[in-house]
Amino acid sequence: MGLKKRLDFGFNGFQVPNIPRAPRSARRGPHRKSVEDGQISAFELLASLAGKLLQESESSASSNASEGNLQPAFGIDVKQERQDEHKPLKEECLDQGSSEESVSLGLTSQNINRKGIIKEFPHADSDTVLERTSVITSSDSSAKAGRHAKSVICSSRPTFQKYSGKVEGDSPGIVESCYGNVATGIEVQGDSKPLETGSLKIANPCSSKDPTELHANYPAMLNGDSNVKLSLFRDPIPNASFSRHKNDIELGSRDDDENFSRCIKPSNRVKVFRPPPRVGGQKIRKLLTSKYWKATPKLREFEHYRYDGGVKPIYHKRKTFYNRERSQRDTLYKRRKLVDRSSVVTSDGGFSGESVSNSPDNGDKTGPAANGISAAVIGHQASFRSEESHVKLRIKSFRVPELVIEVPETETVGSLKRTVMDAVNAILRDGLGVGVLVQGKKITDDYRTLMQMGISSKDSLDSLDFMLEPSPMQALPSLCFGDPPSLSCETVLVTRSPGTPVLDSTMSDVLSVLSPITNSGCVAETKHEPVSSHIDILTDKTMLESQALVAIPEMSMEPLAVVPVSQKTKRSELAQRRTRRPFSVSEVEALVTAVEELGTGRWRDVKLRAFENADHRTYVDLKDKWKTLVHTAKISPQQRRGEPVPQELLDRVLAAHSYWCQHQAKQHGKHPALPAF
DNA sequence: GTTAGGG
DNA sequence: CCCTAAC
Repeated sequence: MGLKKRLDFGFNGFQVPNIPRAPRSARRGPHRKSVEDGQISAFELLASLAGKLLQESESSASSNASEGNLQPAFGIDVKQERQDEHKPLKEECLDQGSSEESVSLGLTSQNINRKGIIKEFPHADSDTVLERTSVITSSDSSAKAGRHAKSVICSSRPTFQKYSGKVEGDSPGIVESCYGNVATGIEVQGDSKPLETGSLKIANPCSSKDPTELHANYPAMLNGDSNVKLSLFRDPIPNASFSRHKNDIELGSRDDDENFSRCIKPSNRVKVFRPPPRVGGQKIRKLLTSKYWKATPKLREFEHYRYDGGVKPIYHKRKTFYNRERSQRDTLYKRRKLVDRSSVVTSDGGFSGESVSNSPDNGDKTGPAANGISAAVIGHQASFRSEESHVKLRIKSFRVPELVIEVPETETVGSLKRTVMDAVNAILRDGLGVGVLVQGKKITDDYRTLMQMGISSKDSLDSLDFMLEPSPMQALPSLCFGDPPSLSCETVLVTRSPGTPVLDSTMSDVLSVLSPITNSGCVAETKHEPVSSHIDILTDKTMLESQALVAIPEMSMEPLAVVPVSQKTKRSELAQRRTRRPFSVSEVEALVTAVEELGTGRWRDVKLRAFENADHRTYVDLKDKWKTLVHTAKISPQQRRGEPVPQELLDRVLAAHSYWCQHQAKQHGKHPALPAF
């Protein structure tokens, strides 16, 4: 007989998400659960995000629309290691003499220069690898071939407002609180040594209080070509790829598991919605990191290929995409996207949804203005100054989704721990997304602005919550570099989220929310999309601490089963809900036109006629859309949601709808008369 | 494989 | 958007 336990990780408000997908009814509202079982003494997950960036006087480069002129130095560095005696860790800004503290995790002061810059990595012995603005040079990378090959970093932006480091109450872990531009690096580092897995460390470099000093140091942090490399893995890829401007950051990470395989031990059998999770935190870092990237939502660049951009000549079946095998190049591609996207993390510490540089009219903006909210936002709130419209968020903790674990009663506690760990890793492995909740309700409307959501005012921020959840991007069918752009694009678009309860709830939500994107349906509209809303999200402390859940190194254990709740119930692992893609006005128009001509009973024809190149729109989608359009047309404008559809189109919808309803009987013929519109 | 509808 | 029954 098995023992079923629902484990709730309530640390710091963390919540373990229903992995695969929660029932709709469960998609909303707070997911907090109480800790039922004391067996799990502690669990920690950490998630911290923050991005930052640098972009200094390169305003001239800002004109480059296709490439972000902002170089976000973004990194998530969660380090896991086992540390029985955890001392509260406190991170502070490196300078101000606090540099040593920041390295308390394991770096010795000697590794840090006076200026708070860690010059070297404590390779072998240091459990901690906390690199603050570490510059990883090629030589470094080779050196890192060793155990701790990670690096991290983040760069802080010189201009820094204020920083306050404080240890938060019961959290034994690292508490960090940064205001202003902070580059947070969270790295989960896996080590081949079991013992190393366990505690989480967060490296969150904070900006210096003294802008001047940081400013001065900053350049030094960069390597020759001024690229900051984020070497998440052992072998950073030759950077070819992503470098852009001087301050670009290079993410030399790879997804290839091969690099880690040897360090990975077979894990318990964790029935999760995915590939076998790896034990230990080794993958976590990668995952977490990559997740983040993947989480990077709808990329503008993809949108260019969307819909009928005409880019895609052939109509491919969706299945094609689902089954496509992921390739490394795909990974790189995705990452790259991320990188490109990472421009999201803007220089002023903001965590915006889009790169300023991508904004049509941001090119000429400089300084604060560039960091302002997007044009669209401005449009909605013209009376506001961009700066005034900024919303600063301070995320104290993330809720972690629920996990349900089932183990034999005879299972040892140690095994249980491990099982949990595996489950957690499995989650991390798939990446995490961020869900946004307002007043306990999940916000799935990525297209609304914070203001529209009523969370732009300080008063309302209290009701704003974030939660971790499986990243929807995870299931990305792979992209093939060699594939036609359209294909790749489509593939991405077709992506489904693995076990995400809410389709669009992930980082994308955050990003989207922060950066209202009006429409992602068609190319034409893309350019009008608002781009960078600049909102600062301060991820103060996000971390947990728990040694209990730390994977236990040597332990013969029987296979345990970790079964995500909804997993059994529904969809298989492969079937994830497609990402939501609201129809754009132009799509609606095309649909209406087609229906006017073909009627409402020939969706396949409609698809072929008007959406042949829009692979992500199936005839069922069109049919459904029509259904909703008809409904929308019937309700009052006030009740409508999402991007408003021109009344004119709605009128046509009603007209066509009524027409075809009346002529339903007559449509038997292959040549239905065109309605006289 | 398409449609039509409910969820 | 998903899922299914029905064709």
